[in-house]
Amino acid sequence: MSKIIIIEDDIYLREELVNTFVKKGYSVSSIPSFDAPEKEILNSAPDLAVLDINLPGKSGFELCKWLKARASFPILILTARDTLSDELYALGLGADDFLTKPCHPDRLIARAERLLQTYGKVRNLVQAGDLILDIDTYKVIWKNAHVVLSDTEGKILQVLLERYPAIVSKQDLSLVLWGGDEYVDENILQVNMTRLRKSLDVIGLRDIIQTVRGQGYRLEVREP
Amino acid sequence: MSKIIIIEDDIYLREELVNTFVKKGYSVSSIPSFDAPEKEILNSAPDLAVLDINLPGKSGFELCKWLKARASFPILILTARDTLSDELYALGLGADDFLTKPCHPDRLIARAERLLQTYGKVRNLVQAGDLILDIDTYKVIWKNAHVVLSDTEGKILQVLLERYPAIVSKQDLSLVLWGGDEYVDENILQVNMTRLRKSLDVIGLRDIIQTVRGQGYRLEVREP
DNA sequence: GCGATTCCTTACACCAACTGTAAGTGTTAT
DNA sequence: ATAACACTTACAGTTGGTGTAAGGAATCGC
Repeated sequence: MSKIIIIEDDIYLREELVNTFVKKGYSVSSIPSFDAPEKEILNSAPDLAVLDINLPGKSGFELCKWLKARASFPILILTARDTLSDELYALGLGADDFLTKPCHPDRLIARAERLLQTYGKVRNLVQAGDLILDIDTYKVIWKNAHVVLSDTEGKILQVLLERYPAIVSKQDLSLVLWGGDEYVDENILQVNMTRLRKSLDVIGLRDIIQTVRGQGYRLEVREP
Repeated sequence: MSKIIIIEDDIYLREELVNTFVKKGYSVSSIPSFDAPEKEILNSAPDLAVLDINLPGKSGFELCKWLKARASFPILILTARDTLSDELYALGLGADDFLTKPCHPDRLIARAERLLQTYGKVRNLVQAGDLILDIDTYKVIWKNAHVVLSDTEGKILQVLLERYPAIVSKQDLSLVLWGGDEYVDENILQVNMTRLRKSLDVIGLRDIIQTVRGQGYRLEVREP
């Protein structure tokens, strides 16, 4: 069953929300502390996040924007702030739905399930900013264009996307691509990097892969 | 720019909605008569449909269900019926969002744009019921499983999906697959049909392609 | 029931795309 | 200027996809 994470600081409401979804059979988690919510959320790898706006530390808006630039699960905003401008702002940041408290549990469930269903169709997507990669087929989507990569090229891009925006060392890439034990010539990685760059160039993604001399490679995606 | 279709029988409200979207630069159409709305909607091949519930003839609910089983664009329900049960019913039918009249134009636009964005990510999907095909990569998604088809197999399934639920003749399939002019042995079609069936069987889609003796093939998809 | 038609399946060989190897060229830092 | 690092191109082996061919199974009409 799908995995849902609740990001809500009011402990009573949090428990209530957890219960609502647990009753429906979902696997639900929530975060107890708000020191580094981003990490906890990404680590739990949810299928859906239910996000409050008024949080200690980083606001829900900031969190939403941050997550949307990196993760590929839907985000449902649930907040007591019921102004139109809040809603417009949230949707503009990429939030997938916006509900105001108090919210009938049935409505929340229905909206959440709608999102899970929609995103279920496009499972196995990795994204960073506007760039999307289907890891089953290695189809890359950007703006209005797309291209299907070969196996090796796709795997490289996948690793870069998963660790975005960090630098990935050549060694790490070789490890993932050709298994760990033996020494692998790094030339083959460079060859495939050239091929990948050429493929991405076709849809206008020139210079998206940066070389960091002596350290490795990293993606440079312009934020939405 | 994206194409939006408005299905609304009140002529004044319809014009207002059209204007709202036109001002934003969208290509907007609406249907003047409600004799055969399904056909008109499908023919216009929109990127988004804005749908009223209370319509002459078929209700918006029925229309939503019918479209969702066949088309792959999002549907936004916009109605004066503001009960929770209406909303739950609409979402259950597969509607992508549910707004109540009167609705602030900015909210409508924001919600519509969110749907366009979400579905834009998964462009080039053909679907019938629960079955989805990505026509760029020929990835088939059904329930929780997926499989990537080869080129020929994918094209066959695409044709069957596009004409679903009609029967497609062997000749038509040959025409689409191997071009029109010359005579083509139908054996190669049968060979590929076997291969396609075997591929689909892997994800549990046994017997989804029916043979209609003397006429051709058709899909048999159980409705959601 | 029996032949004829239609449809299905398997085996095989050709071809194109992907991949890694090798060698040479370009770039950057000291 | 030189060494280290990074990039590019050409080539050949392998693999997966495709069509051909031939024979087997199911269905229809009599």
